[in-house]
Amino acid sequence: MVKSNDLPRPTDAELEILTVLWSRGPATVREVHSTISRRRPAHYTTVLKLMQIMTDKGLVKRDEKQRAHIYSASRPREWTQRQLAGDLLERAFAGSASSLLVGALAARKASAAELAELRKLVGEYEEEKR
Amino acid sequence: MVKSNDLPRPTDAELEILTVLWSRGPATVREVHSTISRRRPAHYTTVLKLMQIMTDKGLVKRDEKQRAHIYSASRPREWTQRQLAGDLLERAFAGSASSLLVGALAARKASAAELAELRKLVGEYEEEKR
DNA sequence: ACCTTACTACGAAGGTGTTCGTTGGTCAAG
DNA sequence: CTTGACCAACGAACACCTTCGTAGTAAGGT
Repeated sequence: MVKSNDLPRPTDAELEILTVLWSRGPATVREVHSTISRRRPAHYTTVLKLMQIMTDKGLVKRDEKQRAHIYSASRPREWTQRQLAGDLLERAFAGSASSLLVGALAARKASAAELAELRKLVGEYEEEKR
Repeated sequence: MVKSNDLPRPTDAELEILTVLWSRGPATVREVHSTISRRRPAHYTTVLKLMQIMTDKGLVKRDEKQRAHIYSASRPREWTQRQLAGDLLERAFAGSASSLLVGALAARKASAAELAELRKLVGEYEEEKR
């Protein structure tokens, strides 16, 4: 058996499900579905099918010991966020983190607290560099 | 005629073409193709087909006055980058710009110059805020 | 034992993304 | 006039994404 370390980039619908699993922790299809359908109409079997496919892809893990299987994200939120940010960084921003930040801030004005957070972040990275 | 202001999110292949158009300026299919095929094998007609579809979607504009049509991106690089960054920000980072930056920096270590750039950027935004 | 409920599994359908081969048109050189 | 180079257009094929309906099964109550 081959233990491959990289996963396919999650699609839009898959990412929505991962988001639920990350914030709620391991959950059944029903729990994920009810969380999602609070925001938008969604059929139970559609969510189920997606989660089955995600299991095949390795995006989630499934515990089948109970009748209602329990799913969990196979990678922590930060890991996947790193993949996604890195991917977009290369594909659309030629690797320039500052261009990416410009885009993000232009799209969604940050609060003062957010800016302070950013400042601290950059400071920490500069610290490491030295 | 309806002048809609928003465009579909470009797909991976489409984004690659836009990247070429942004850096070279208006260009023919042949020019785009030869630029792309310097990096990876690509059929001329595949690039052509994609650019035709992008014309339908409004992602690029086409000048047909010459026999070899001249294509140009219908939105400047910054506009599209803003869309993409904003989209990912909402879908994967719950709107947190600092989380996005953490992901980007983790994926691709920034140089000292890059960090200085980031620091300046945040400073300017904080300036505006006040 | 029977019915209801709550699951999983599965397949089909419709849409989209990407690739590739073929066709037909224009132009200039021979 | 014919040939070859270069171009746009188009359709077919294939894979992937997403949705939805249906079938089968385990569990619990009556």
